Formats: sequence, C-alpha cells, structure tokens
Amino acid sequence: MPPLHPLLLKLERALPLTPAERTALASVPIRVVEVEADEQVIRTGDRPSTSFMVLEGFLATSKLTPEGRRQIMTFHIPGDLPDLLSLHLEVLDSDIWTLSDCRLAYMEHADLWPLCQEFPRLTAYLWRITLVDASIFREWVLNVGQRPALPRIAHLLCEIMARMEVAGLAHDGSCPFPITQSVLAEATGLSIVHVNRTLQDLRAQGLLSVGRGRLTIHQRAALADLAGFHIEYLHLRTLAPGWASRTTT
Amino acid sequence: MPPLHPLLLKLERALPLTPAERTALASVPIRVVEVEADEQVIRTGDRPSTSFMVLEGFLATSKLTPEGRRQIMTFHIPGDLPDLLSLHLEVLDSDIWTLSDCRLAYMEHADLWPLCQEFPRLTAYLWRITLVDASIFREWVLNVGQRPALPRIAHLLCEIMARMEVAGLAHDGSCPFPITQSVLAEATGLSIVHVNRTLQDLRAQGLLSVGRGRLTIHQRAALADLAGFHIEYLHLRTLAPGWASRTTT
DNA sequence: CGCCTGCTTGACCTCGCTCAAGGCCCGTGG
DNA sequence: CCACGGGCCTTGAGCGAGGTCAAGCAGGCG
Repeated sequence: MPPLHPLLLKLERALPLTPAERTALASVPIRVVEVEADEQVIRTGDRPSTSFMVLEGFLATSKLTPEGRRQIMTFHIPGDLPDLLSLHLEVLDSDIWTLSDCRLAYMEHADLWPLCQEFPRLTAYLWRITLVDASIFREWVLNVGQRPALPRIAHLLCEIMARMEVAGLAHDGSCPFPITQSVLAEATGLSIVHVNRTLQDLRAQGLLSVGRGRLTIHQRAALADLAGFHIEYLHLRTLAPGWASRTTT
Repeated sequence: MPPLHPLLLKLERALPLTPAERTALASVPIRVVEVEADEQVIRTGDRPSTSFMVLEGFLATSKLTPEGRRQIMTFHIPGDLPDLLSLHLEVLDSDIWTLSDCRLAYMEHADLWPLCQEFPRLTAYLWRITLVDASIFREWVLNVGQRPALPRIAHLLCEIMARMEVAGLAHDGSCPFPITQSVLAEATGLSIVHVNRTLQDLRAQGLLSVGRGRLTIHQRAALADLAGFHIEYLHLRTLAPGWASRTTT
C-alpha cells in the first residue's frame, strides 16, 4: 500500500475528516494496475465488483451507435472515479477507454459498502462526485446540441483546462493533452476534418496552442467568452481563479 | 397528508421496505403545489432547501447558451425527482420548466437528511435514482451528437414511451404527450421546421402518431430499430416488456 | 369573430461532412 | 545511418443534411 491512500488524499482535500473516517478510508485495500493507451477497461454490459480511481493518465467514457459511430461523453483525469456509478448500477451502459498509458487504483465494492454504511458524510461526498459527473453530462448535451463548431471545441478545451488546474496538473495555462483530433471529433460530434480546421482557427486567433501532447491556453478570458464557458457547472468548492463566474459576466 | 405518501409509494415499488423504513418515509412532510404550464420552477443559481417529486404533469431540465439558444437535457414525468441533486449540489446549474400543468410534492432537505443518515438502503436507492438520470444524460449526448434527425427524434420518443409505461401512464402503446414540436426541437437540437418534417416522415412510415397531446407508437420494434434504442440505459429493474434488449439484437 | 399558439409548406442557403490526397513526425528494422 | 511504414495532421473540392426566412393554415379560446 502506498504511503498515502489515493481516496483518502482526494477526500481530505474536500472536507476535514475525523480520525475515524481517516482510518476507515486508509484501510480500504487498493490494487494498482497499469494499463496501456487505447485499452477498453469497461465495456457496456459489464457488472464490475470494483471501482477505480485514476492515478495517472486520461480516459474517456463513450457509447456506440448501432452503426458504429462513437460518442465520447466525458473525459477522466487523475483523481476521477470513472466507474463509481457501478456501486449502485448493476449493469454498466457505457464503455471506458484509456486515451494514454494509465495507472488505476482498484477498490472492491465490498470494501466500500461498509464505509458508506458507517460514515454518511463519506457517502454524501461520493454521491456528490457522481452528481458533478451528471452536471458535466448536462453541459455536454448543451455543447453538442446548441453550439457551433468553434465555441463547441473551445468549450471542451476550457473544461479540460479548468479540471486539470483543479487537479494540480496545469501550470501557466498549460497542461498535458494526450487527445488526438480524432478523439476530439468523437467528443464533439464533429468530423475530424472540421475539428482540424476549427483548431487552426482558434490557433490563428492566438487563443491557444494544441499539439504534441500539450494544450496551452493563451487568452483564457477571450476563449471562455467565445465558448460561453461558465465554470459553475463543475461545482468546484474551491473557487478556480481566472475563470469568470456567471455573475461576473 | 394524502393517504399514501408519494415517496413511500415510489420506493415501495422498487425495494421491499422494512416497517421502520416505511414509517420513517411516511413521516416526511410534503407540501403539494400546483403549477401552471410554462412556469420556471428552478432557475440556474438557485440554492433550494427542498426537493420535489412530480405527481402529475411534464417538466424539462434545460440550459441556455449565452446567445439564448435553449437545450433541454431531459424530461420529467410523474414519479420523477427532478431536483433531487440539490440535496448535495449547493448551487443548481440548470433550469427546470413545467411543460404542462403540474402537481408537485415538495420535501424539505432537512427532513431527508436524517432519513439518509439512518437508512443506508434508502440513501442507496435515492443515489441510484440520480445515477439513472446521469445515464439518461449520457444517452442524450450520444443522441444529439451522433444520430441523424430521424433516429434522433425516434429515440427520444421511444424513451418517453418506455418511461411512461414504467410509470403506468401508457396503455396500448399510447400516452399523454404535452410536448410541442418546438419543445421537441429544443430537446433534439434541431430546428422546429426540421422536427416537423421528420415527424411527418415517421408518421408516413406508419410507425407512430403524434399530436393533440398524445403519442401513439404503432410499430415499436421497427421504431426502436430505426432509433437504435436499447432500453438498458434506463436501468429498469423490472424488465419492460416489448422493448428489445441489447442481447436480443 | 378574431386572435394567438402551434403546425405546415416552400425556397434558398450554409455549416459541417465526405472523399481523396498529401505531408510530417517518429519509431523500427535493415 | 537511412529507408520504410504508420499514426496523425493538413488541405482541397464537392455535396448534402439541416438551418433560416417567410408565409399560410388550423384549431381552441376569450
């Protein structure tokens, strides 16, 4: 077991834990697994008896149309719990793929149950995590349903940057970005070709740089404005600096 | 207080309750409110101290683009708890509108908390409800992002019919449907004009009838096939008859 | 009766898609 | 060290699904 239990680390950042909660959390056994890029870790129909936390790497939740068209509905970054929902949903309805090499920390549901029984505050916090995920899905419906290509892609990039910052993985408006244009296309419902041209447009406006595994946002206010990005839907409790809130606009 | 507490009624259908759970549930005070059509019951930024259950009528959760374009991300029918998420999300990020005259049963969070503290099984069930909502959002991202207009609208109609059946509000493939074409447009990300023409197409194929407040599906297998509708994402525990499951295909 | 809301139709236009090539970078093997 | 191959990115040309604009129509209600 590593010096600091990842789940403990994550929760401790969000709410002050009692000693009892801390020991209970720390005693949840975890199994760390390394997975290569482009592997499917969850497939539709799975009934997992574990959930995992992302320690390193990017993943995406996606679904397939019967015709084979793939839509990504969210990205997962370190600290996320992509299949926490399997705690209460017997059969999963989506696929989860690694987008890069990943390190994942698996926990048995059987170990999580008693924790939730005994510590309602932990339950509440885990529940909340899944509610924030749901909020992100709602924003994506809006994004894909209503925004033209340019703000659509801009919005996606704003979200990723904001979340990477919160995770402490971005510095000076720049973060790792192992997401190809073809994956971007699957996340936005656009064609690869159009994603390419739209990115060129964003670059030409001097708003950002993307490529070679990095994303850098040069003018976040302008980009967020173009995207119609309002950070509230991420429900951060520690205010993220630099992103305008809805009331500011 | 009505003879049968609505929340009790809903949970009882899903899991066998202990007497203690039953009395605890029944003792949650509710306030029934009647709301007219086209009223906004929740607005972005609200911090409600209550959650409500739909007793009668239709509602929709929606978000606005800064340019004023509206996207509906889900519909709510009787038995749903549209803002249950406010139990753990301090500030709401979406609007909720009535689409028809509604009867809503409001419950204080303050009354729900102790319930969750004491009865983990009830917590688990409420949590699960929010996870199913999230699953619906995921399917909508797919729907809006990947499906052409015809299957997109067909999918939406399949979902509503399936959910109405589960709620016991549909008979012989027919259910109340107080949803105008313009609302359908906002739910699918299509223009009103295109929704109109697409509905005509579906009607012409003899698959369904829509209009004057009713939806009737004549050939559900054909419609579901056209839509790529697979009911699993609704996570029904009582199998819904007549809808092909993914394994059947 | 007249109006308002929702439905329908036609004509035209455009954003984003498809198809098809070509280019770049990097890792692998000769 | 260089040739080769395979992702991934880029570009061009043509097209089509769905959008916009602008009317007309029908039914329910005051």
